[in-house]
This record gives sequence, structure tokens and C-alpha cells, in this order.
Amino acid sequence: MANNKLYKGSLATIILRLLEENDRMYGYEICQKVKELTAGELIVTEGALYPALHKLEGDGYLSVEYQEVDGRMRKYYLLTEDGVKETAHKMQELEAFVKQMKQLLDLKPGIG
Amino acid sequence: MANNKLYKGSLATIILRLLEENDRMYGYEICQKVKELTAGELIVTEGALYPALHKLEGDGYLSVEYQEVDGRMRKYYLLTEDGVKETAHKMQELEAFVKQMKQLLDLKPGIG
DNA sequence: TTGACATACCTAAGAAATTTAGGTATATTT
DNA sequence: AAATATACCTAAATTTCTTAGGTATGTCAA
Repeated sequence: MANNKLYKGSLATIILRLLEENDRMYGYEICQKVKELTAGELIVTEGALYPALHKLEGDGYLSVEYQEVDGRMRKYYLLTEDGVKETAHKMQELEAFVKQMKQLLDLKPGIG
Repeated sequence: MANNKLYKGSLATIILRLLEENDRMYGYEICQKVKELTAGELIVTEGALYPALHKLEGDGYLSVEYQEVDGRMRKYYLLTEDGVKETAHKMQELEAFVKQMKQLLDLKPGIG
């Protein structure tokens, strides 16, 4: 993930937000989407992604739908009701983080 | 640290930036300063801080000065030349992180 | 037709950062 | 005298991620 330690802890937020935008996605698609949206600057590895998806599912934030497409099985993830709330919560945390870091580190305005 | 996983990975950046602003600081002072600057919203625990300081020193980014004040010993940390460079680097990483997250998650403007 | 690459899922060992929960010692306040 | 603040520290456990695999099918070029 970008050789940048700041991304640590942001994976769940990224997953939840992408699912909020896209209704349902499968794991491999999430990896590709992040790469595409960041022009290759941010790579979410499968070794990080799948355990994170399983944890979010275990926590009740995601539900699963299986579907066969072109002979290959896809495991689609969707936000549950709790997942929708958690997404809003994570986004608030992100805003709080950016705000606090800006205040703490006196970033020039116009960066974030 | 704030029950907010996003802060994971940001501690070195915070330490370096505070030292850039304050020339020299001791560990306990850094904890207090962060609490003060964030109105108690962000607590840096000593269990996280001291190992982080030792690592930054081991990496050659910080040097140490001991001084007795009011009968108690203080261990002051200062940025080395490499530390000054590393601080600039960490700040660039923070800006890149905020920018990427904004792009990825479509934050409304005016947040960061 | 086979060998490489993309698609699509997964796990497990290890590393790294932090939390939790202590310990030591002196100074100040109640 | 006891509690709190100052000031340093460590170590076990937890969390999160990296690294390095494994399985299987589909597609495309040589």
C-alpha cells in the first residue's frame, strides 16, 4: 500500500465507501478499482483485502451474494443496514482525522 | 489514540513536525502538547511514544540532550540533518495521502 | 498447444505499530 | 501521608498489513 504508513488503518474505510458508491462489488474488482482510481499509486493487495472483507462481514457490515459469471464464481459484497451506518461513521472519522492533522501539523490551506 | 484507526501510522509524522516547530522537546512534553493542541481529542500514550522516539533516534533522525530541571532529568530530542529531510518527506506523504483519499472517496471540498 | 497472463478466490507466517498494563523515581499538592 | 503530576521506561498481546505462497478457470499469443 504505497510505501506510506499513513494508509494503515484506512482499508476498511476505502472498502465501505466504494460499496456505498457501487451497491455491490467483488474482491478482485475492488483491487482493480482502487488501482484505477489512483492511477496505480495505491495498490490494495489481495493478502490485505480478503481478510479485511471477511472481518467486515463477520462484524455484520457486509453481506454476500454468490454469482457465476463466464464460468467463474464471483463473491459479491453488499453493505448491510449496519454497514451503511458504519460507512457514515468511518467517513466522519476520516474528516476528523484530516481536520486534526491539519490543525496539529499546520498544513497550508488548499492542500486537503 | 482517538479510537480512530486512521491515526495508526501517523505518530512519526506528528513527532517530527512538532520538533520542527519547537527545536527541542522531551517525551512527556510531546504527549502534553498533542493533548493541548487537539483539545484532548488525540491522546498519544507513553507506551506508543517512547518506542517511536527510540526508533526515530535509531534511524538517525533525532539526537538527544540530557538536562536536569527542578531535580528531574529531562531527555530532550532534536532533529538531525537527516531528520529535517525526513520531516519534509513525511509531510509530503501526508499531503499525498490526504489528496489520494479525497480523490478515492470523493470528499466534499473544504474538509481537508 | 502450451505457456503466459488475467481473472477470482483463499491462507498463513512474519513484520510493524500500537494498546494495555505495568514498573521506577522525584516533586507537588491535598 | 496519600494522591497526583512529572518524567522516564519495558514487555506481552493485539491489530493490521506484507510477503509469499496455493487453487482453479479463461484467454490470447507464439
